[in-house]
Amino acid sequence: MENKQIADFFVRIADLLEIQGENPFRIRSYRNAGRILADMPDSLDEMVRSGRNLQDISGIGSGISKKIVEIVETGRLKFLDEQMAKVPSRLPQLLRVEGLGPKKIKLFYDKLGIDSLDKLERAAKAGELRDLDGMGAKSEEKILKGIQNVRRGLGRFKLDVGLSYAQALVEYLKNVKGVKRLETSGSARRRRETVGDLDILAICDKNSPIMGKFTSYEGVEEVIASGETKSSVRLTCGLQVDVRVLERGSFGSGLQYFTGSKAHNIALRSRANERGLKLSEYGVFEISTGKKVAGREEKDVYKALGLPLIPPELREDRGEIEAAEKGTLPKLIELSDMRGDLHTHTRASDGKNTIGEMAEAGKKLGYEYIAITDHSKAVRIANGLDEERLAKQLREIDKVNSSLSGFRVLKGVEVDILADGSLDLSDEILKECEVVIAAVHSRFGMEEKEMTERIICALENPNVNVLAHPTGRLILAREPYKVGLKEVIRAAVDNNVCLEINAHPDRLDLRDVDAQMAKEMGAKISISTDAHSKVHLDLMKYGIFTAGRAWLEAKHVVNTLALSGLLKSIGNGK
DNA sequence: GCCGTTTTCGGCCCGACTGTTTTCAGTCG
Repeated sequence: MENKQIADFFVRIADLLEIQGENPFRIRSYRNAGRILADMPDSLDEMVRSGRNLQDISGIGSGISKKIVEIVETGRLKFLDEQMAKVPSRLPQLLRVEGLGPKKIKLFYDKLGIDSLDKLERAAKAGELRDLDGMGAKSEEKILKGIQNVRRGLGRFKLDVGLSYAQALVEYLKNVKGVKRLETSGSARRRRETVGDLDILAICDKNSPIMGKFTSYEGVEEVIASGETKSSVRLTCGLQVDVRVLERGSFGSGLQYFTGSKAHNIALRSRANERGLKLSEYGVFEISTGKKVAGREEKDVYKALGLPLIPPELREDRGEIEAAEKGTLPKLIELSDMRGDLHTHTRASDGKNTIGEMAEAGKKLGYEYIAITDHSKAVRIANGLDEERLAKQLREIDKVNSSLSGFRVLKGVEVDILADGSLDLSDEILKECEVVIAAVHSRFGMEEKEMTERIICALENPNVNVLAHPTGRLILAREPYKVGLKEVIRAAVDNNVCLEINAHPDRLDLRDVDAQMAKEMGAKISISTDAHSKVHLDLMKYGIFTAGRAWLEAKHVVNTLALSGLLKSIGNGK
C-alpha cells in the first residue's frame, strides 16, 4: 500500500476524533502522523515487511506504529472502523467548509440531524441555523458561501501560479501611500510545489490606506475578513490572500512566523520554551521578565534560540532544526550555480524554436551549454524523431556549434522507454549522442513491479545518461505512475545514470523528498527545464526551489559542472 | 497519541478575527 493511502487513515481518524470533541493533543498526534507519513520517501509497506522499527520515525510512537502494521498487513484498521461507526459517514466532509469546525458540526448534527453538505445547505437557506447557540444570520451566509467554495473544488494552486498572483499584488501594494516594505511569506516563500493561499506582510505608516486598497483590489471577489493588522480576501481565481501589517520591530518574527511551516514553528516554540523564552509573531520574549530579546530581523529570532538562520525551503520540521543546531545545514544550490540545461526541445519534435534560437537563449542566461533532446519516434503526437531524422539533427547541431564560441550545444535525445524496457532508438544512434535522456511517456497504468523492471532495464543500457521526470506525475493533474522508486534510484547509482529534477512547475519530478532520498543514496542529480521554447529555459528556478527543499548543494547536481567535468561525470563513453 | 540530559507523567504554540456576544467560544493559520 502507498504511504499516502496509509497516511489517509490517520487524517481520517483525526477528523473523526475532532468531531467527537476528543483530546486536541491526541488529535494533533494523528494529524501530524498523517503529514509525516505522506511526506516520507521510504515505503512504509516495505519497512513493515522487512521488520524495521517504525518508532524510529519522529512523531510515530507505539500506538500509531502498531496501527501502521495492522494497515499494511490487513488493509484495514479496526480503530478507524470503530470511530467511523460513532460518526455519520458524511460528517467529516463538512470540515472542508470554511469557517465550520468540529464544534459547530457537532452542534448542527445533535440539534438538527445535519449530516451532509446538502442538508446543511437546505438548513442554512431555510434560516434554521440562526436560532442555535452562537449562531446568527451572518454565520448562515458565511456557511452558504463556504459550501459554494467546497463545490467549486477550490484547493491548492501550483507554485508558479501562486507566485505570479503574489508578484502582481506586491506591485500593486507597493504604490500605496505609506507602504515601506512588502514580503511574501507562507508556503510560497518556502517554495512548496503548491500553495493553498498567499500571505503578504507589510510595514507601513500609521495611517496608510493599505487595507482599504487591498480589499478593493480589482481581482478581489470576496472580502473574508478585514481588520487593522490582518485582512483576508478571495480572488476571482479562488486563491485566498492575507495581508498583515507588522511593526518594524517585529517584522523579523512576523516573517518567521508567517513563513511557517506550522510544524517548524511548533518545534521552534517548544525549543523557545525549553530555554525560558516565548516565541510569537511579535518577537522572542523572556518568560520571566517579559522582556523582548529579538524580533526585528528573522536571523535575530533564530539567533535568540541558539540557531543560525534556516533557509525557508528547509522549514518543514524534517530535521532542519537539529542540523542547524549541529551546524550541518547544507549550503543550498542557487540558480547562479547552474552552467547548463540538459533537457530541451526544438521544432524538430514538439518545441517552438530552432536549435540556434535555443542556443542563443541559453547563452544569454550565462550558461556554458545546453543539450538538445527532442522526442523519439514512439511519441507520435510530438512528432518524435526516428534514427534518420535524429542523425540529421545531430549534424545540424554540429553546424550550429561551429558558428558559436564559448558555448556548446550538446547532441542529445529524449528516448522513450518502451513497455518492455527497451529503448525506442537503436544503440548505434544513441552512441552518437552526448546526452541520452530516457523517459516513460506511455502505459502509465502498469503494475508497480512491471514498471520498476521496465525502467531499470532502460537504466542498464550503457548509452543512457539521465532518467527524465522519474515518476511521471503532473502536479494537481496526474498521479505518478506506480514505481519502486528506491529500486530505481539504486539502479541509477549502479549504472551511473543521473536522476532528473524536471524543473517545469507542472512536474517538479523528482519531488523534493524523493530527490533528497536520491541524494542520500548517492545518486547524481540533474536539474533541467524540459523547455519546449526558449522562454521555458527561465523555468530553471523552480527546479532550484525543489532542489533546495531536497537539501541539495551544488556538488550534488551534475549540470553545475563545467562542460568537461559534466561529460566526464555523466559517464559519456562509460 | 507523542515525548523525555530537569520528566515514564504531565506537559503539549500562540494570537487575530468574527459573530455572537456583555466577556467569549470557535475557527484559522
